[in-house]
Amino acid sequence: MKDPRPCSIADTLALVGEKYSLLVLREVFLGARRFDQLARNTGAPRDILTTRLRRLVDAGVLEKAAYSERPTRHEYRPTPAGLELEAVLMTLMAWGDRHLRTDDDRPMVIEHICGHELLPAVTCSACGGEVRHEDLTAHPQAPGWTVTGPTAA
Amino acid sequence: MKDPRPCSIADTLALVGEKYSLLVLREVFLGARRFDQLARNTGAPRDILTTRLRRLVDAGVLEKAAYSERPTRHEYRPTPAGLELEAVLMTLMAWGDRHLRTDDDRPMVIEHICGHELLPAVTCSACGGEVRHEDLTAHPQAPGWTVTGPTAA
DNA sequence: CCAGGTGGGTTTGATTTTCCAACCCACCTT
DNA sequence: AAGGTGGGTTGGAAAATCAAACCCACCTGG
Repeated sequence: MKDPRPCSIADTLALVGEKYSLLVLREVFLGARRFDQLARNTGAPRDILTTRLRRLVDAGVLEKAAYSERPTRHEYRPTPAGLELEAVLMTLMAWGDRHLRTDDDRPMVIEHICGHELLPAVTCSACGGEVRHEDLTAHPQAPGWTVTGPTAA
Repeated sequence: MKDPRPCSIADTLALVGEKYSLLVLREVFLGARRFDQLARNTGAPRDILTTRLRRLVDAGVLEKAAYSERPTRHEYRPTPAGLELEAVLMTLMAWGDRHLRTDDDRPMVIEHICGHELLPAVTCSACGGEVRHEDLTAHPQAPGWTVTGPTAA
C-alpha cells in the first residue's frame, strides 16, 4: 500500500530514512568522506553503501568530487541542501543523549562556536520560542488530510 | 557487521529509524492514535505496524492506554519522551518543504501559538544562534572515535 | 437469537532487501 | 612481478516486508 498521507516528513524519510543513510551523512559531516571510511564507520555492507550513496547523490544531498586523478580517487561531499540535514542529526543526537543514556556516557560532544557545548533546541523562527507540542496546530493544505483517516469525519 | 561508532544518533535511529516508525509518531502527534487509523494513514502493513508499536511502547516512546473497557479499546499515546521526538519530525518536514517541493504545494502547515506559521530552526540553547555546520566542532568522548576510522591516524 | 460490523490484531506464503564474502579492476609502490 | 589501496560488483543465503486472509471478542439491529 502507498502512504495515503501526502507529507513532507514522509517524502524526506523516503529519501534519507533508509538504513544507513543518515549515518552516512553523520560521517560526511564529521569529515569521513571516502568509500572505505564510510563502510567502516557506519557498518554498512559495501553493496548497500553503494546504493545509498547513489541515491543521495541523485537527490542532490551529496556530491561526488574527485580529490585526485591518476589514480582516480573521489570523495562524497555534502551539498548545501545536505548540510541542512545536520539539524536533523543534531536533534536526533540530543534525544538519544537525553533518553538513551545516563548522564556523562555520551560518546560525542559537539561544541558550538559560542564556546558552550551544543544543546540544540528547535525553535519557532518567528517568535524564537522553543517548539512544544501543545503550542502547535496542524493545518492540512491538501486532500486526504483528515486526522482520523479517509473514512472518518 | 556492527556499527563500529558508538553514537547517540545511531542509537536513536535503531529505535525510531525503521520504516514507518516516525510516520506512526507523526500520526500520534496529529491525534490519530488507534490501530486502524495508524495502518491507514501511514500505509504500514498491519503486521509491521504491530511490531513497530510494540517496540515504541517497550522503549517508552508511546504508551498503550485504554479509552474504553467493555468493549476493550485502546489507543497509543506519546509519553513525554515521545513528545520530544516531535522536534525531529518538524525538522524533517521543514527540510522536505524547502528541498522537495516548489513553494506553496506544501501538504501541511503548522501554526505556532505565536500566530505565525512554524518555520522551525535548530539553535544553540546556550547562545540562541542558529546551528550552522561551520560553527560546530565534534569532540569524541569514547574510544573508536576517530574521523577517519579504526585504521587511520 | 442470529447476521453483520468494528477494533485489534495473527497467520500464511510470496516478494524484496539485506547481508557477507568473494571477486574484480585500475593504479601505485617496491 | 608482487603486493597494496581505493572503489566498487557479484552470488547466494538469511532476514524483513508485503498483501490478503483469517480470527476473536464484543456490540448492534432485526
